[in-house]
Amino acid sequence: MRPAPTILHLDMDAFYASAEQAAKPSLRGKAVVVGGLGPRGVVATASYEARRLGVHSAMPTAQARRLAPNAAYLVPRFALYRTVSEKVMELLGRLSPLVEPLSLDEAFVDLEAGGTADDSASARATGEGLRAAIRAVTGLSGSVGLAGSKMLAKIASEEAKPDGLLVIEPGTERDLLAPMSVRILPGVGPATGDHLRRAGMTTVHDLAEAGEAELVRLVGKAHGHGLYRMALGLDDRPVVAERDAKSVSVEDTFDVDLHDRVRVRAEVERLAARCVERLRAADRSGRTVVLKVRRYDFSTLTRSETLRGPTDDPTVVREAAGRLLESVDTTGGVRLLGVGVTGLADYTQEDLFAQAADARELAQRTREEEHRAPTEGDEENTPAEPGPDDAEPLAARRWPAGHDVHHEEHGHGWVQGSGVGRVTVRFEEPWSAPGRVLTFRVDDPLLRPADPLPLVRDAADYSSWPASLPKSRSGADSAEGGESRP
DNA sequence: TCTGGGGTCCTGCAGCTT
DNA sequence: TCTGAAGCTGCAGGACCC
Repeated sequence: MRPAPTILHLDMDAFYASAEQAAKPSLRGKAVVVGGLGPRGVVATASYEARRLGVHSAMPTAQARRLAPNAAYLVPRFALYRTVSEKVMELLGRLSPLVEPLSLDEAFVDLEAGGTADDSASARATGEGLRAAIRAVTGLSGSVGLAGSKMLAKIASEEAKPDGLLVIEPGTERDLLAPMSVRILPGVGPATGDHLRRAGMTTVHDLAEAGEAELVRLVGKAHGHGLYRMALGLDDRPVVAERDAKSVSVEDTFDVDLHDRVRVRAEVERLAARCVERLRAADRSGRTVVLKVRRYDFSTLTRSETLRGPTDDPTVVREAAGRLLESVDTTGGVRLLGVGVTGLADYTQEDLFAQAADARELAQRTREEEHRAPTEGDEENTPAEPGPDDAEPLAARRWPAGHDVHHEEHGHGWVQGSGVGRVTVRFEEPWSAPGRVLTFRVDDPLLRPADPLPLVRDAADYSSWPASLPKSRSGADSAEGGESRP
């Protein structure tokens, strides 16, 4: 634990939904839900207006629609969020060389390493300056937590939400944590929370009282040890700037369960190809291929195979995934398939030909063994009747809700909805007044998809921030004249 | 009533080697 | 030559996070 609260945690408020509200003036102050819009979609982010109606992250979208029937439902636009995120991360990088991004909307910053704060007062000033800079540059709000450790900084930003800042002063940690729910601690989810509750522990104070041995007995060695330390407010994990990915995977949930074994196999091959594309884009290769299958009853199983050496060869990955699929019973239906690669390396096995040959030999052996002991899966490779799951995706996907469009006569807008051959567009820009709504045929030649516009027009110049800011000035003061949000 | 996608880490077990 | 322990690796599943 540090003597000064110089670890900063930034958490953008309802990030995806706020970005959509900033991009679409007609949605400001309204309930906005961003997530999967299909029959099996879930909510990624809900605006604070939607949260007041009971909508929250990870809730099935169908349930959200019942709670908030009048909210705007939009599919995520990661390109936009990435652009905004890069601007935010760039600002963080000006505070310290030690920035640890956790996701597009969250990061830790070690202010001490950057020399931008060395005590409570300077840390608070830096945090406020950061919040002002983010608002000026992106038009969005973020909450900041400052403490002597990552865990506490994160708890502080959570408590500061929305659009706030909280400093946890060294020495006050244990008292602050004691009455809080065990669920506040990182790593305590629904299952562990339930487990602890059944053992009579609901608050952080209860955990500290229980002692390390009892926690280890309840939740295992690593987890128990960590949990006890966190309950005492102890966390010495450093802020780590660079972290290599350890796996790459892609997965798809199908609107309707797949029953046709041939179709399942084709989907696995498609996913394997996508996975390798991602792997290659990252300039990596991997040694272990993992197949994930979620069945009709939501039971999930994984099968993996470790190759002789790392590969980024689509054929090798596809064949491995295919072999793994052969060991899985898919009768009853499949709702999700995934293909992943772990054991990542920066080089590939040179002897790819031999590796592919090995793989084929193994496949042959597997087939021979199956012929010797035919138990189930006899129907394999027998094309099933084409079911509803074999239908093409809806044509409406050409105009996803919320995506930007441009019309040659009416200008820039976004898709409010589409169906039965029509697409409804609202014409407005981030800095305009709420715009009017017009409907077109989906094949209107004057209408085309467009790139997102920046959320802030003529954003303030923060290229010399924070050096230009006197340390003693508050963030609000320093943002003077930099606010350009309409 | 229905549960996404992309990750990380931990645990327990089995098989192999020393 | 046999046996058991220890350590490592591979594999599967579960929990968690955003």
